[in-house]
Amino acid sequence: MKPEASEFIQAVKDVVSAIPVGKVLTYGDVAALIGYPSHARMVGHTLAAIGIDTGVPCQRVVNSQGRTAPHWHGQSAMLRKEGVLFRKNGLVDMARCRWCPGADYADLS
DNA sequence: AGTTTGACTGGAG
DNA sequence: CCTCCAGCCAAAC
Repeated sequence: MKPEASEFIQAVKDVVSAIPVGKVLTYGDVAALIGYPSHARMVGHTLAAIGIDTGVPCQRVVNSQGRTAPHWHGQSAMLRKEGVLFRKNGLVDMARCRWCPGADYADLS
């Protein structure tokens, strides 16, 4: 097992697990946050390898269009249940639900 | 080691 | 909203 691979997986899990309920992130965002801005595809592949069974809310990760994963059943239903807003076309409302790390405590005022 | 595929992205048609 | 294309990079074949 490559140590670097597990580090990448761990980083993905760490970031995704930190996403609050009702918020989402794009594959590109996750990739950039962990230091690999051009590895968006690997993030998706890694999430598939991790699986939702590991306790990681991978359903909160969608593509840049706000589109849910093409090979997933009930992801959009899950997100909606968690409070994520959806547009009429079935896409996630990125303008409202895109999570910005560090900016979530802006309501502290 | 070369080719194909994909839970990506962004733009063009 | 749809498909197609070019760029991107890792995994699978």
